[in-house]
Amino acid sequence: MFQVTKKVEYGLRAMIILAKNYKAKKVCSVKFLSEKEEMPFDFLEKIISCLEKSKLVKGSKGSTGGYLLTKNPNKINVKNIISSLEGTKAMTNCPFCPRNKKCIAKNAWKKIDNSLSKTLQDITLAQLIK
Amino acid sequence: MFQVTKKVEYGLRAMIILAKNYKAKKVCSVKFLSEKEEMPFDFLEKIISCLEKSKLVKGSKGSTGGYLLTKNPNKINVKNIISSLEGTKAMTNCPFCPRNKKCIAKNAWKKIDNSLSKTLQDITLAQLIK
DNA sequence: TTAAAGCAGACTGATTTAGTCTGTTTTTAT
DNA sequence: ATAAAAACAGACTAAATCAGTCTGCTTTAA
Repeated sequence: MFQVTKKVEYGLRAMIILAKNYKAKKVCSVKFLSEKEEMPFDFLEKIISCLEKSKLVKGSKGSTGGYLLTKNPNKINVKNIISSLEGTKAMTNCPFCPRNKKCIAKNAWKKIDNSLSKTLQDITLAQLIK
Repeated sequence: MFQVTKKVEYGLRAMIILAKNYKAKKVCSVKFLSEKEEMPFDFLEKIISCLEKSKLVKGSKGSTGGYLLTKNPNKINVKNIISSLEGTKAMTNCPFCPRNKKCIAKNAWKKIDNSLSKTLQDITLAQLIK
């Protein structure tokens, strides 16, 4: 089946910790996150950077700095996180394939992609932390 | 989002053709399949070989040989096809990770994997060809 | 002013992908 | 009988992606 990348795996772990600290508004540094879940610091920095660019988290600098979710965990779903980290491209390059018009599977992938997207959208961070 | 491999992409294309020829019991050679959908012959041979090992198709040798689905298209779903080609491993290596007990995401991936599996199981070849 | 944090980008070894190539076996048509 | 056409098997490879690492800069609170 689909193997998820380490990027996504670590990213979700970090987001779950941030979700648990959302109510108390406790900022979490990358150091804290990486130690708590034993994830490589340098790599995690880059991952969080992606999540920040898509405005799922917000960082604050300085010695008491760290990251916070930008919104309630029930407003962030797994599709948001994966899209942020892996980009928003479709499952196949079908739409850009020169023989798309003739392709026997052109509608199949549309259906499959839509179903999977819907499924991932229905799973929120809030559900995952309770 | 999830990028599907060429292996799966070609595999599904081939399976859709086979599904359309199922009622008439028309065998399709790899040559026929690869020319019809412009897929690399040698690569497709390997792909079909996987599908045969998981008993989704059955080959017959000789100069009129080729492949047939082993069962009705409404009995074959997209998960069957992807599992056959990509293996049946889970989305993450979580279950085999030494720190699984402590891992904050251990149940999250179980939930996500289950939801996606169910979604892919609900899409059959029969649906895709009508 | 210095330490701790965020932020940015170049670099790299290892693995996976997407095939290709060569060769064998089986079966049908001539 | 034999040639042709198909399945079947496995070794090999260039290119791309993955999973980080490393270096260095900027911002901010103590």
